[in-house]
Amino acid sequence: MRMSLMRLARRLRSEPSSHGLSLTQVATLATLDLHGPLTPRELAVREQVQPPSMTRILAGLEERDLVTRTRHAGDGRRHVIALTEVATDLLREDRLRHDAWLALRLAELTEGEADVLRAAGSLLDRLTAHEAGVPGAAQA
Amino acid sequence: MRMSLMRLARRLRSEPSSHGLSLTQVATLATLDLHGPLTPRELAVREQVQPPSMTRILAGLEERDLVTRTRHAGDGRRHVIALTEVATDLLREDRLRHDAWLALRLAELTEGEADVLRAAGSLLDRLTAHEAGVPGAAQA
DNA sequence: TATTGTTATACTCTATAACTATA
DNA sequence: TATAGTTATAGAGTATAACAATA
Repeated sequence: MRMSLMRLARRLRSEPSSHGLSLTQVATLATLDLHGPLTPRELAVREQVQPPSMTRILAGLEERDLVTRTRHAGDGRRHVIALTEVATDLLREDRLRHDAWLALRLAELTEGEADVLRAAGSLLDRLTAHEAGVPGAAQA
Repeated sequence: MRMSLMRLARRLRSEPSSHGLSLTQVATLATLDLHGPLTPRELAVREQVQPPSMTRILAGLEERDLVTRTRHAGDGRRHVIALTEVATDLLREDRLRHDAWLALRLAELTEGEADVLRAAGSLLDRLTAHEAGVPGAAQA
């Protein structure tokens, strides 16, 4: 099934995203939405990218005023990344739009099959989170 | 769940592949294994990439003697791509190796959860195949 | 000396546009 | 004129290595 996954991943990546953000950028926003403010390193671990990649991802988000960056209180090396109101609005809108796309696809499935996919979502997260050493990762 | 998919896709892409082939290359080999000889265009449609991308994918496979290229009998414009014996050996070996990796992960799941994933595999294929207009695509 | 984060650089994969050849 | 395939080129996303600042 990994071939299926790659094909689906390509499809999702090329899905028209009205806001012009990459999927990893949206995923990063979603993670912040779920867990609250985090440091770049924590985000890199959770999104399973290297720190320099997260730097670039955050630069793009900051440029669009989707995240704010503040100094960590007790440790001057760390930055704390938080969502702006614009970002939470975008996430809500994005979810609605995507739900519409998914709904179209899921309409072709039976009830039971849809349940299978929903269940698979959380399982996939448990599998990937396991190796990254993130205990409480949840599904988006 | 699309965030989970992207993370898993990144993970799979970066999985150590002893043979040095990209996942799309392996997927192309698997498709040839499943459907028999096909033309570059047919492969591009099934793998959901553009023809020039398939050209490059095939170039890499040809270089490693994993596929052969012959002229189509009735139409001189077309090429017919077929697997070599080396490729079928590699596929078998790859499957074993990957099964081992998957087995480790699946060991963390219950029986029912594993069934969910297996079922999801074929569903994902039906979803992606639908949009690409490939009627009889199967899971790998 | 170790850690957080960034900058500089390069690589992989894929795409679009333009070209060649066969039909 | 239309189609199969290729070549040329560009862009997105990520990685590694080297560096700056703070602990």
